[in-house]
Amino acid sequence: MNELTRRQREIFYFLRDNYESFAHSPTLDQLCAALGMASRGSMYKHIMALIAADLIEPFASNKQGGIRLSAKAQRDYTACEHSLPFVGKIAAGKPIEALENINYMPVPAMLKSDKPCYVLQVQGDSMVEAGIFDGDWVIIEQRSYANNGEIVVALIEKSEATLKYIEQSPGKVLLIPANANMAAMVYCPEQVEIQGVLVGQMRSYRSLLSK
Amino acid sequence: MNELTRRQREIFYFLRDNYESFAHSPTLDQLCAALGMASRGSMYKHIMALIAADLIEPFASNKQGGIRLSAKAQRDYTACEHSLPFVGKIAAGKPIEALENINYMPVPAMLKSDKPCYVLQVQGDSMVEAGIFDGDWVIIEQRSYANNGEIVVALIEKSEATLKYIEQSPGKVLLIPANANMAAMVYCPEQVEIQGVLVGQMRSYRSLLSK
DNA sequence: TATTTTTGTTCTCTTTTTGTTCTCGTTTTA
DNA sequence: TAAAACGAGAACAAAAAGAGAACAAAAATA
Repeated sequence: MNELTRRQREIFYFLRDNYESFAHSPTLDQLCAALGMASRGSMYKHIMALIAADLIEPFASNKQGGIRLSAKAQRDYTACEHSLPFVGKIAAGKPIEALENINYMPVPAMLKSDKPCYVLQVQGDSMVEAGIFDGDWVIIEQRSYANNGEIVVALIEKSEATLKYIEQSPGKVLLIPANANMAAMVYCPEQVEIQGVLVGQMRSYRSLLSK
Repeated sequence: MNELTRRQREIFYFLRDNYESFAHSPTLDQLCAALGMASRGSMYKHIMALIAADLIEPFASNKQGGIRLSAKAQRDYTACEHSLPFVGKIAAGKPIEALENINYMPVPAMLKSDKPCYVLQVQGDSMVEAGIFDGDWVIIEQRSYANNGEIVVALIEKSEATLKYIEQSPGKVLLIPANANMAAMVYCPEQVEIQGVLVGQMRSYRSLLSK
């Protein structure tokens, strides 16, 4: 983001902010129309500068691939300013304790995924060996499926919510704590509903001191 | 901030409050319009004074780059609830590896203190049992003293930086890892310089997936 | 399949914007 | 009263922005 001119930055932020409104990715002409320009050639020049700055994915020459943000741009410049809802607390063996007033907290882009996410506060020590302590905040990507080995928010029997490693095999779901004192639990797939997958985590040491 | 004239201070605060993000950094003319001035040349003079005071990033001569706050200005004069500087990486046994381009990352207010803070990325496993893993980000409060039991950034012999528990007694400083495989180190107070105290921590699980 | 339209790409040319440097008058401050 | 701060405005060069034409490949259409 170093050597960009103002117009280039303007166009980049426009792309970032209106990305969804272009069903997939805009053409140069569409961009011109959207930004009130008449010359495709001029727009082309700007886009090339953004590609050189690694903010837009380069597309094959003369292939109508489309203009999309680069991985770097998505990591560094999207949703940075946005906040995630702090939904409540999660403790093994209880339903998620929802808050009445949902607070939003700013979260660094790198701690979340590009899918919708929310924040929970962990209660209990079932994941200590995974470095998740009592009182930590976890960022959860809202998702109803998971890969084996991921840490998930699982709803058991529609009543208990818990944060555990998951291992799925046909007809069986294992929810595994990261704590030598606790045993893994075995369920049928019908008993377990995946509500999200862990993508980030935060801890404050201030609260420890004030205790 | 002392030797600035009143108008210069006014302009600086205006910039800080309205253009903290580089995204829409103004031109001299835009600044004039916003502040009710008519002469670009006069505004130029003020901006040059702010650059000399290291409050605004100097820009290449005659390049239309953009007016943006300097690192110093962001550190000292922007509201702390926004962003913290990501300074570099810390690995036991090495000096802090500073980055060329300091990035600022938004950090939830609860992860930091009301004193100046910065962010480091941890390398190594010396604090795993404290739930601080390789690759985690830690938020450090800039401070030259610590209480026993706190986790500190310590500079040893002016050459090695490390993140450890600290225990101080008269004539002796203990730096204690949180890893059963590593031993505590004993130093004289003169050998150890405290550079900051751990107040927050963050982890991304996305990067693990992409590995 | 043949033809038309769209789209990326490369040019050249003109206009506008911007930083920069001056000079000169006015206001504020010591 | 003198110096410092402030501001207006002219002038200039370089950079940036934009228009528009032309062309080939791709996509869409008949």
